[in-house]
Amino acid sequence: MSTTETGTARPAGRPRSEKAEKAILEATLDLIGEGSGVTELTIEAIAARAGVGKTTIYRRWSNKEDLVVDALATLKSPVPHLSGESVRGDLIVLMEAMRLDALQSDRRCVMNIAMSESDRYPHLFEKFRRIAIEPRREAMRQVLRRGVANGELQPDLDIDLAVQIVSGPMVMFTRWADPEDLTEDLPRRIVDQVLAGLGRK
Amino acid sequence: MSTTETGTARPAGRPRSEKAEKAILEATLDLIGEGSGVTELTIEAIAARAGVGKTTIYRRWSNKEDLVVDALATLKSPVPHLSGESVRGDLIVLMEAMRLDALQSDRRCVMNIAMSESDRYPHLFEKFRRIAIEPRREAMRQVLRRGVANGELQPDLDIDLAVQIVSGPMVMFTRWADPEDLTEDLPRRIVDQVLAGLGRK
DNA sequence: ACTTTACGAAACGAGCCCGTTGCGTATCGG
DNA sequence: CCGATACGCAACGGGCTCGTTTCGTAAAGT
Repeated sequence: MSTTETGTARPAGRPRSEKAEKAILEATLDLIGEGSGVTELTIEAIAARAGVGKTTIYRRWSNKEDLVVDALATLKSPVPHLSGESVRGDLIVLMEAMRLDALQSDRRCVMNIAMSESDRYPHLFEKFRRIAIEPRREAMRQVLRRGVANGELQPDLDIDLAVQIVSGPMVMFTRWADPEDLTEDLPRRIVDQVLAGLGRK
Repeated sequence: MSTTETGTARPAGRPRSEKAEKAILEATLDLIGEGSGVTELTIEAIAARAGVGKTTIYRRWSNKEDLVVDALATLKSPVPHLSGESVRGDLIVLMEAMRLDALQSDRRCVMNIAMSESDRYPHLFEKFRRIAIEPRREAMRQVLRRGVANGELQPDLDIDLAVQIVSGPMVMFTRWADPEDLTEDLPRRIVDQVLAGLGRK
């Protein structure tokens, strides 16, 4: 070898700018948050927004979908802390987190993409599900399983079905209701009604 | 007046072709059903699909949104017949109708538009809600009200909340689950669990 | 016949975005 | 200093869609 090996095989020349990389990913999320669908999203617009040449983008991602996938991957999805005191309390915390997400327009748009472009961009949807949906869903599953174990819930409860039943109503509200219907007490009302059932006692 | 008035003020010249009009609206729905978002939808593509000149389209609609609105208006949304024997039975029928809709890809795409482009095209969403969502929702409200009246359901039930709780889980399944999860018994399972509640008896 | 309007087809200039290339500059290792 | 690579910027040719216009033809009333 003529070059001094440093072990990590550092290539010669100017290293890629991490700042540019971050700017590109942020610009992508910005534009998505402003309502761009994946198809309308243009490399030129991303470059302009990021203050970056198109070259810099094409050097890193060969196509738009890969870029969007990486951008979505940077979305933190902190699962809210659950006290574990009661199933009811934990479910309300999870629902409240969904409600607050829905009130942020950028989050709404990301959700839009996840719901509407899932057919056309399956990779993208898969990534989104893994980083954004699945952690929260798993958290809810654990809450429900704990409830089954300690007798708060029915012993033969279908956990996956229950997850959909708890989450579904909030999704309905976030998508098809006016924002003013997303009142503060909505999580509590949903959880209480779902736990109690609609039938007469 | 030099012209013989016929009362209905029929304009002179060749009348517009109803066949062309129908072809345009059908082509629009076709393309939407194939996955086009409203933004990707092009007048040229619609004209080509309909076997029609662009002129014929522009003569009738001044912009794309108006055209799509009219196209959605042609969608029949037959609310399924409800026997009225029991709340449970009627709800299952309504859920089954949603399930069957979700299995048709063209219906899925229409739903996609309704959910994801509602922010960008409020008129469009409003129309869709009026012709597709509201009739079914109202049907469900009636079922629930009847259930409250005859004692099947809780006397102080919040009807609108209950509608979301019943519908939500099916929406979750239609959007975020594999098609094979849309099993035949899903409507029954959802309705029974929702009526009974998750809590221990 | 004659007017009037609609029809399908084709072409227009304009604008946007594509993916690529060349340019001069900046930043790294050696 | 030198070679190598990345940077931002501008420009390229090509493609697509826009909304409009022109053309010759078709279908109605008078």
